[in-house]
Amino acid sequence: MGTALKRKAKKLLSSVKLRRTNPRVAVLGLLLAVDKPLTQDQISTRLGRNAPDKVTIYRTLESFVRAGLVHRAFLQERVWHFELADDCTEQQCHPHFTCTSCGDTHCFTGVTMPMARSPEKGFVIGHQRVQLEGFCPKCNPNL
Amino acid sequence: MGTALKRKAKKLLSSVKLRRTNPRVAVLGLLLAVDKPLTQDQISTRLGRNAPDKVTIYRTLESFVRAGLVHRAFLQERVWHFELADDCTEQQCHPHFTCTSCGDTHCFTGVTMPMARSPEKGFVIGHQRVQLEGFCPKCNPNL
DNA sequence: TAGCTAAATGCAACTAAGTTGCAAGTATTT
DNA sequence: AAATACTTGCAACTTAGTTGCATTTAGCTA
Repeated sequence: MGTALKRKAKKLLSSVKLRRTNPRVAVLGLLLAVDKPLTQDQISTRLGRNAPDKVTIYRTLESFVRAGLVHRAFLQERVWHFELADDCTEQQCHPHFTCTSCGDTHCFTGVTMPMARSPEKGFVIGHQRVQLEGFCPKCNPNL
Repeated sequence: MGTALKRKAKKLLSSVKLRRTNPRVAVLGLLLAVDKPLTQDQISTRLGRNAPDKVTIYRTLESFVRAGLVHRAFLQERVWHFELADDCTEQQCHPHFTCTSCGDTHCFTGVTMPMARSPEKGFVIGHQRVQLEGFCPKCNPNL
């Protein structure tokens, strides 16, 4: 990991009053570096030998979510991805795109969607998630 | 289960050329009866003593999906729901609403959403899923 | 800078969802 | 009614995620 990223991660951690531990710096630095959602397993693999325990990664991510640094994107096939929070409001975040060929997930930051309307009285829609599937530029057969 | 439902289930099964077995009639009949998405576990519980084996339920649902009778709604927290296919197109299905209080999931049949637009060239969006969370009429605190 | 303490880590064991292999049973076809 | 290909159920397994607990450590204070 680059020193600049490490520094940025440390800064972010103290800005949200989280203790600056090795696992946290490593995980947050990685998320900053890749700038796309990752599963716990992907995080673990990418950190390689120095990867913290699986449990620690989950708890680390949990603390980031509580601090508002990161949010979870629940995608298909019981895979969770984590990413830095950016343009997310209370009601909705950007759509997530998963490539059906390579499996990579991308954030469609800046793409806005209208909120769904309830089909009948009584429903209160608190949050909306939009998930997309298809081919990413890398796997697009027409490119 | 009502006899009418059982008959309808049997009819559906032969219309898609699936063998008419007890587990299939039971599961399909239940899905027809409740008219909302259910997890494998919910199906098992509702069928009670006569419930087929967990594996059989999964394989039964899989055969229904292949036959186009049923589709999967991937929701949060690695819970899958199954429901009868109705207004679903290649590109998208109706939004799914999950109540954060009671956990029940409802299909917002008839609610249409515009397809997301790719933020950059190269992405091919094949499918879009919209998931909603909030309070259902039963749990709405303002009602 | 040493010491204190609450917070964080790592290990082991567990739960829950879902899958695979295989032997035994059964719905259709002839 | 027999043959056979499709289905079922059991057991064992995999994967994602959680819990409890003993040990370690970040950051505060003297």
